Amino acid sequence: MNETKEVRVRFAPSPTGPLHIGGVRTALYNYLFAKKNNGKFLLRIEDTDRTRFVPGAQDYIIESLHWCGIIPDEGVSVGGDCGPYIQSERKEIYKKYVAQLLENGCAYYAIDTPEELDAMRKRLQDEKSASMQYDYINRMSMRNSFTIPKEELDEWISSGKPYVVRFNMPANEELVLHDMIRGEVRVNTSTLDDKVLYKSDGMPTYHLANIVDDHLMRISHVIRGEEWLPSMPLHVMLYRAFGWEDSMPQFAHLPLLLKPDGNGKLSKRDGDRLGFPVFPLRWPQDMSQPEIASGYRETGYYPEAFINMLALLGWNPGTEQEIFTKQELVEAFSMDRVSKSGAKFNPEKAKWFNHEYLIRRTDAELLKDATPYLHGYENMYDGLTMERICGLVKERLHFVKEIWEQVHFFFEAPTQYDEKAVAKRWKPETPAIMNELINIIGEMEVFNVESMENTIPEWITSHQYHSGNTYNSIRICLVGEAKGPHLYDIMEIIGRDETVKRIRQALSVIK
RNA sequence: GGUGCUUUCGUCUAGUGGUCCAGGACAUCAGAUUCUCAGUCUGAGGAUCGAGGGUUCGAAUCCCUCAAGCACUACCA
Repeated sequence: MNETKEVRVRFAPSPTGPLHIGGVRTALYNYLFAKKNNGKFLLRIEDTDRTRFVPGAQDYIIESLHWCGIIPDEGVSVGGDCGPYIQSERKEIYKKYVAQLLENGCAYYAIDTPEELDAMRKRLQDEKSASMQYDYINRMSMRNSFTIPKEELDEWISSGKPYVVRFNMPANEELVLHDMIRGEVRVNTSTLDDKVLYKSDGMPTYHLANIVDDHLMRISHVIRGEEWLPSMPLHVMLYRAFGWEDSMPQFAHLPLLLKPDGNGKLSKRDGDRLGFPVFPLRWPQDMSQPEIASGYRETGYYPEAFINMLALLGWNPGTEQEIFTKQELVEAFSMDRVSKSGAKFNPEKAKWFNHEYLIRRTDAELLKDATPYLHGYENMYDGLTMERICGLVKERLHFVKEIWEQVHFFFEAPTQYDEKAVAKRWKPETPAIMNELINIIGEMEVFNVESMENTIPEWITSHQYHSGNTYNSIRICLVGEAKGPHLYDIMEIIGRDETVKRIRQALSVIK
């Protein structure tokens, strides 16, 4: 293949529903490969199956890629000089190419009904035939160009009766194919069948449309999921049939994403079953609809963390680096470091990635991210203090949306006190000690972390109070339970008056 | 059933004939951080490199056989 050819790759999903993370990863690898090689990334919609068309799916796909930062250079919603990029709008184009194959004998007409096809398969199964498909042997007992006189067939077709066009797969040719990830793949064409290229509804099948479009759109590399590996021989034969073998793209078949438990490829159902999203965005998108499947965006993932996690599922840089910006991924990416075997998706590690991205946010950025989750308290303190609160708790978070449970006590006094903590720490002498503390707080000239460090430990040791019980009792008064950041930080932020108020409140409630 | 692909710690993986009685990350467990929880740091356990045979002075790495898993096997993509 021509090495100097411009790199042009495409992501070509079907709008049959939401894109799942396997699809996003395929798009990502295409994107990374394109950018790494100064090439173009195209988005094409393969909607040749009208019966499976799902309204909204196309917009969902576009929005998902956009959220991930996987932006097409060309294609649907972007434009370009190889359009249209929606296959149903290219119907007329395919007609012309089918005619070419019919003419040169690489394809033929078939008029078997679905019932006849079922009967054939059943018959072959009953006979325990080695071949169970519509191939060079079995086509001779079916209704097609090989078995029906030309005039009769022409008559059938010109009278508007249904027909399909099948590929004329030759017998016994040894094919040696090359895959960028798997190396050589050898297949004998006798094991292949005569795939339908053109359906009775006047639409091409995936195979035909795919080859024609990839050729017309000057695609240099076909990077897709491993489920397509079995049809690579057909596709290569199709390039040959058209006489396009010289400009044929290189193929790379990506390993599958497997479900976290058990075996098999990750499916749309696994998310609900195992409690993690399998979709980038929730589906359906329409917020008035009940949520059917959750999305990474709505769960609180940063898109950068999401694609970082996805990139490492089936590819590795060969170094020990795990956290990559998108630009770093582009620079590090190479197809020969993509693994061959399927990868089980690990939801725990996905969360870890988000945590890593979260702690890298500055306090100011985090405050911005967290504002929707602060229940209207985002301006309760000055900006710097608000940022400080975020900084104090950020390492405890996997997702920004979890922030309220870590910070609520900065904004609202506790209304109840954790029974276990009280039972463990609140002793008969505690009320007296707390009253003493109120006095000490009142006498402090300034009320901040430093002044507390200078007075409170000394007060505790000089009276020989039990430090664990004392500190935790204060914490119970302020927070309501034995949790949270350092006590002095909490006290300084909520302030002297609020601190005293909360201790008094606790004294009146805890018996 | 047929065809193809794959096979290193629970999981993702490094490893392309000696430096590997196999390294890292997530998860797990333990210790430290003496106000808590979380986090962080340190450490530990965890892989007979799918099995068997061969080549070689030497194999996770090369060859053969087998097994298992997965994918495909539609007028779906």
